[in-house]
Amino acid sequence: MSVATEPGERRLERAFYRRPAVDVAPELLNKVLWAGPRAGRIVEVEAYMGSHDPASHAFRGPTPRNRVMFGPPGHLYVYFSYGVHWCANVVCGEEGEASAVLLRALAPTEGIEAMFAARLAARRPRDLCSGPGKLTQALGIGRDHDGADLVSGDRGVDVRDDGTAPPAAPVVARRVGISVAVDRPWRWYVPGDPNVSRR
DNA sequence: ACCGGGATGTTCT
DNA sequence: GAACATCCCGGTG
Repeated sequence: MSVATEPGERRLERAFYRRPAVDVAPELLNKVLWAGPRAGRIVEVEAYMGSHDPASHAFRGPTPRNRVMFGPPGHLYVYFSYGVHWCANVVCGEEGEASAVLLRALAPTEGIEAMFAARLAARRPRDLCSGPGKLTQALGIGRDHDGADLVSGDRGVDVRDDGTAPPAAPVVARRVGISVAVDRPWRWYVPGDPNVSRR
């Protein structure tokens, strides 16, 4: 199942993802994630560097949960967090490297009514996608999307460039919610965007 | 506003 | 048994 892109939009190709996650992550800022009719502009990301990164799910090798990370780039790795929430990553680098970019926040752009319906706790638009567990709930991303190929629009998900460049000076910060390798400055976000997760 | 606890699948000790 | 790439709600000030 593929996805029709709007005029003036270009779906990201495989080569975009086939680089280290620390290089891909800041360039994903201001790209647009689509899931069916819902979409949001990516405003906050984190890089996880596979076997080189103690904070990565892939650090200790493949498991049933993380196997998608060890596959080709451009696929979505979706995992269940704290037994409650789904979180979505974009697989990067060469096949087998298991590096990935965690999508942490979006600015909602399309399907906002559906997002509110999916997230009853949200009171304002900034409550819809301002965290990794929130954005998957808002866009309806879950277990069924684990392994989906963003390059072909598999299962209705893809990432598009609508002509908006990444920020010239993104904020660089430490990663959120981890207890090891906390010093690595592998979180990037759009300065001043109200959808960036609180912390 | 800030803080504490509960929810609970997957993975590792 | 415990930690974990989180979020929500209800308490207090």
